[in-house]
Formats: sequence, structure tokens, C-alpha cells
Amino acid sequence: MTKLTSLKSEKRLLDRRAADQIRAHILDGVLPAGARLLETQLSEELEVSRGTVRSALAQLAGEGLVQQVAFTRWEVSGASVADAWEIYTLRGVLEELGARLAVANITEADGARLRSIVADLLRAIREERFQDATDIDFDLHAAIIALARHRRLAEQHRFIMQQVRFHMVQSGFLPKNYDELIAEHAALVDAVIARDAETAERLARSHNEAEVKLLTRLLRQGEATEAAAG
Amino acid sequence: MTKLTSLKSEKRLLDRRAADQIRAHILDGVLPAGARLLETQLSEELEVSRGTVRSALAQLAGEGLVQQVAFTRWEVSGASVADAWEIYTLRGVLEELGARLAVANITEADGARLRSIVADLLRAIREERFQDATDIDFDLHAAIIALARHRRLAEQHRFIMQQVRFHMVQSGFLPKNYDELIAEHAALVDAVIARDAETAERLARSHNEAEVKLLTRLLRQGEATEAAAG
DNA sequence: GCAACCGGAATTGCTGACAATCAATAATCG
DNA sequence: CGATTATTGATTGTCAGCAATTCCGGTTGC
Repeated sequence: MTKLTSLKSEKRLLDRRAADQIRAHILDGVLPAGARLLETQLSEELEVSRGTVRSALAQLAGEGLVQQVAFTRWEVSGASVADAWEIYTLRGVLEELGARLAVANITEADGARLRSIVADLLRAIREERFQDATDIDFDLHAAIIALARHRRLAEQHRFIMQQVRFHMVQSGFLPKNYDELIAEHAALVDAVIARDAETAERLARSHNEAEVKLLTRLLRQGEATEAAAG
Repeated sequence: MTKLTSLKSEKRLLDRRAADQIRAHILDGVLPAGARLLETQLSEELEVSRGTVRSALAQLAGEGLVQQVAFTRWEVSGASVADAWEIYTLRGVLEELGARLAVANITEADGARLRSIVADLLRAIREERFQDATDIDFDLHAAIIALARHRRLAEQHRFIMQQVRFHMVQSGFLPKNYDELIAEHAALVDAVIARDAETAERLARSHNEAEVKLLTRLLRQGEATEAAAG
């Protein structure tokens, strides 16, 4: 929950760093879904011009974290059931592709690295450092995607995982069963290391199946009650 | 091969319209892969300020059509074998998801619309209007994706298809076998209409498999010769 | 009482000018 | 003569200000 601080130092482009700060605030939940973003206020807090803020907001819009209502406002994107359903279904196929391609590329050293990340995850859970565990979970998936050596896939995956993280923060979502979580990840990593593309693919895709099914049901319910109300 | 013309009229935001014009020029092949884009020149041709051009270029960068080299240049993205491989593999899983979801949503009217698009495609090919045929091909895939009712998927698919189109223009790619093309599309549409998710999914994914396999082979060759040279 | 209309304040959209950076070339030194 | 360092021109990055649009309150007319 750090405060927005001034930039103007370092080497990266100003608008990127402005986007970094705003993004961090969104992902931390400081700026909740639907929150309005005022260009002037942000430019004062970040000590950059409005144009730079505008560029940063446009980037975040491209990442799906922010929405622009022309001539009217910028706001943090929604975290509705429909959004979550979109995010998790997309994640599923991206990770399916990632796992398939990772199998084709993985080396011994890569396999060792994945195994060590799983070990870290296990340790964090045993020691009840659940925030760390979530971070490591994300790292593991990113590491598998990286093995796919697919620039566009990696970028899309990063954006989707940002939205997953945002949705988890907004909805207060936490894994229910850590043993199962560990088992699933271990099985996926094993399949990738064993170069068993079919299994890896299936596990990657089914990793979120429970959430997707729940969300699909909620979505159907929502549509039904909406139809009944209208 | 129309010339870039002035904007400043209509209701949409200026930077969006600027992006539209530049995008059209890229997709038409007027601006080839690697071409440098000068902010000043574009701003003069489009009769908008440099800031507006900058915003437009940033959007196109988000769509993957343009790349920014900080402090140095904007250029049209590459159309290398690696790029094509990325584009087609991503397209595969996006359309796989789209087909699966379309099956869950499709109505009789939707089915009729898809069939009529296939008929249009067949007619265009029989009459040897191959440019039209390509457009209709794209329309058909977009129509199936639209049935998925998945905003994020539709957007990503639009971006990927833009890149597919660009790559086709750059490489002079043309389908080799129009009969097979028709048969594949008809089979996919039939499967979606029949609500056969498994078949639809498989057909959507395998639709580009020939290209992907070719590209994978080319990519491996490229890496091999590079390694031999280095 | 209520709807339509009109201002003014707040906010976003766009621009021109200035600063920072880079690439290419000329000048300098060994 | 070759390598390294200024210099210069071109290009991108950032800013502050004006213009256009929307939102919200009050006012007017019915």
C-alpha cells in the first residue's frame, strides 16, 4: 500500500514508469474495479505531465486493466463474473499452448529450475506464507510459458495473468486446497519434463477447469435472473 | 494503394482514426515489414499533431503491427518465419477456444448465417475472385469467434488475424488448394452447427496445422544454419 | 410538479514548442 | 593510418496551454 511517488530519474521512458506505478496500485487493490482515474490528479501525484499520464493509461488500457470512456473518463476495468470467465478461459488455452511448446524445448537445466520452483512453492505453503505461495505459483506458470520461446504468447500470458491477479485481489479469492494445488503443479511439471506433450497440454488446460465451470454456472445464473427481471 | 488523407472530421477520436489509416497502409503492404515510420512525416500527411500520431503508433504497437525503438524510431513489425510461426500457433488455440464456445451458443439463425458465408466463399472461388475469397475467409472465422461471446478473445483474435493478413501480403502467400479450403471450412461450420464441440475444436486447431508444420521446419532449419554459421 | 433547456465548472482531447537522445560524420590524437 | 572523441543534424520524449466535450446544477416554461 505504498503511496504514488515521483518519477523523473532512472533511464526508462517516463510513460512506462508511470504505467508501472499505476499498474502496481491497481494490482494491489488500492484502486478497485470501477475506480475513476483523473489525469490531472495522477499527473500531480506522479509529477509528470498530463500527456505522459495519458500515454500510461493508454498502455494499461491495452493490457486490459483500464478502460477509456471517450471524452468522459478513465476507469479501472471491471471484475465481474463475465470478466473472470473470459480471463480464465483465455488463460486455459494460452497455457495449453505454452505447455505443448515447452515440452518441445525443455532441457535438463530447465527441468531442474522448474522442480526447484515447485519446491519453493511447497515450502511457502508448509510455512503458511500464502502471499509468497501465490507469487511463486505465478512464477512457475511464467517459467513454463518462457520455455515455449514464443514472444507473443509470453506477452499475452503476462497480460492475462495480471488480470487473474487483479481479479483474485478484488474477489478475495484464495485456493481452497493447497495439497491439490501442489499435486497439480507437480504433475504438470513432471509431464513437461517427461516430454509428454499430450498430458502436459491436458493438465495445463484443466488447471483452471474448476474455476471455469463455477464461473460458467454463475454466468448462466446471472443471465437467467437478468432475463427474469427484464 | 490510396494515399494517406487528412482526418479532422467525423466523430471518433483523432488518434483512433490516425491509427486506422496507418493500419490500412500496413495491411495493404504500402508500408512493408521493417519500414521506418517518421512521426513528423505522418503528422504532416494526416494533418494532425505529432502527439496524436504518437498515440496512434502506440496503439498499433499494442496490436503488434508496429515496434518502437526508444528514442530512435518506429518501424513496421517484422514478418520473419519466427513471427509467422508465433502468429499461426496463437491463432490455432484462439480459434480452438472460439469454436468450442461457439458450439455452446449457436442458434439456428447463427447457423444459417455461417452457411451463407460459406456459400459466398464458394461462389467467390468459383468466380475466381480470390481477393474477395480471402476477405470472406476472414469474415467467416470472425463470425465464429463472435459466437463465442468473449470480448477479450474477439479482440485478441482480431489482432492476430491482422497479423496473419499482413504476413500473407508480405510473403505473397496464397492458398494452394481451394477445394480443400472450402471442404475444411464447411466441415468446421457443420461441426459447430451440429454442436459437436470436440470435432469443431479439433478442426479449428488443425486448420492451420500444415502452415504451422511448414513454419516449424523452416524455423528449425534457420536455427541450424545459424548455429553452423556462428 | 416536471420536463426541457441553458450556463459554468470539470475533465478530457489536441496542439505547438522545447528538451533529451541518438546516429552519422568530422575532427583529434596516438 | 586507425581508433577515439567532439559536433551536428535529425528524431523522439516531455511539457504546458488552449479547445472541445461532458456533467451537473439551476432556471424556465408548460
